[in-house]
Amino acid sequence: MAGTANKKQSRIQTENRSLILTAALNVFSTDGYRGATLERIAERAGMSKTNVLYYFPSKEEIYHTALEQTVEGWLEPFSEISAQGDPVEELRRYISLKLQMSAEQPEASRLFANEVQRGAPLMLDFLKTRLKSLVDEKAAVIREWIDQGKLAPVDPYHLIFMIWATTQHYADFDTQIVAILGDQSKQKGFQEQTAHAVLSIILNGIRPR
Amino acid sequence: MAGTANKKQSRIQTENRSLILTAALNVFSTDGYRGATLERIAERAGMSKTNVLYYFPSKEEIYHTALEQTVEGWLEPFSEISAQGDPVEELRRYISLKLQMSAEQPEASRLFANEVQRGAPLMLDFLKTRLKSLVDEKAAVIREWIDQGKLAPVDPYHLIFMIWATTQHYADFDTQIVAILGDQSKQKGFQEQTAHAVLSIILNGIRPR
DNA sequence: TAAAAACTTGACTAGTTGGTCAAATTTAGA
DNA sequence: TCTAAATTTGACCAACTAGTCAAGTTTTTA
Repeated sequence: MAGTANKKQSRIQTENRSLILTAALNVFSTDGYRGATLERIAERAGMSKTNVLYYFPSKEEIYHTALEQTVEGWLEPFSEISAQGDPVEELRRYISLKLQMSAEQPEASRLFANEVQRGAPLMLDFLKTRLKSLVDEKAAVIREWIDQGKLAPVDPYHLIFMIWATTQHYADFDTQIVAILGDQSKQKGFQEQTAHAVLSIILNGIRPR
Repeated sequence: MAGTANKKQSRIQTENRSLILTAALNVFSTDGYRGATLERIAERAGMSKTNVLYYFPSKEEIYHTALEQTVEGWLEPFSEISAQGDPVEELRRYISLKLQMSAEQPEASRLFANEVQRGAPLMLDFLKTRLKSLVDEKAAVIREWIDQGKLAPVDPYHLIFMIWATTQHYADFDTQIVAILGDQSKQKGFQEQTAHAVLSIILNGIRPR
């Protein structure tokens, strides 16, 4: 009955699947797919390994589900960039939101990074279809803003890559940033300071002159 | 005699250790430390697993050596940013070089990214000491440029993080970029186009107004 | 040319890992 | 309250993994 799409999940199922996915996110984002073990996921979920396999048929299925959840939460903010909006405000809002997601869900970011760095075997289809078509759509929006003189003439794709790179860096390379900045990176206001710097450089970088 | 610091390495040792480290870079950058196996490294190096262990005492030692080589090649370009130079030219040169390194050595970049994403257990000391002191030094240089009105007032640390994030993104997220851009990313001139866009946005972003 | 040293590898070991099984316990529903 | 269904887990299995060993081969040195 576990995982059956049409049967309503029980209270225990809902609770335990969530525990397992949270644990899986932590273990997979640190050790990668091959390096993670069912035993580590089980320990972190606070149940036996056999119990984990009662709720998910395989290690790969756990990984796949964790990855899917990550990605679903990522498309929406990007898809909300509107051609009807003010370019600088639209991009400011998106960059701010991405930085906030990096601060709040660093493991999700690292899970994604890990998957892409190993060649994205479980996501290639998604990257080539849903993500690509959304990027193409938003690149067209940015190009139109450039054509109207609202933004400086830059390649829209590289602008999008830079926004992703910079914002996700605060999640993916968290360990390095903390090592360099020390306690400063843990203090109140660091996130705002980060946002201010990132927004300033990127938005000034694309402001028409 | 393998790995002894004071004994001169033989021709066969030099050759095979290099083969092993090249293979290791490929396997570790894809599968991570835990996910990689000695068998995979051996296969890619074109020798038996037992022979790999003849040249390196352990899997961890291979990983450590591969990582060390990566990092040594990274400090030098950064350390060459000169307080006596023109700010825009100094940063332009550094960014261009980093993009070139991403294009030429994507596996080294992914190895580093992987290590940091798993908490950098083998590099924390390096990050907190050598890297931090170099970053502090260059941040001071950038701050002086800002004080002299040569650069817009941005936080030097976040500027450095943005440069790293953006340039390393082309190596670390290579798979995603190729999925989105398709053949365009493999064409002649893509690297120049990338450099043009990245330099334009960042350098315009920090140009004094 | 011969011997010592270095190099190479298949077989092996002990521990690990993904997944299965049967049985005990708990929960839900009648 | 009782029974059926769901949940839980220790023991187990087959395959995998890091590393060892002994023996054969190749290279180096005298």
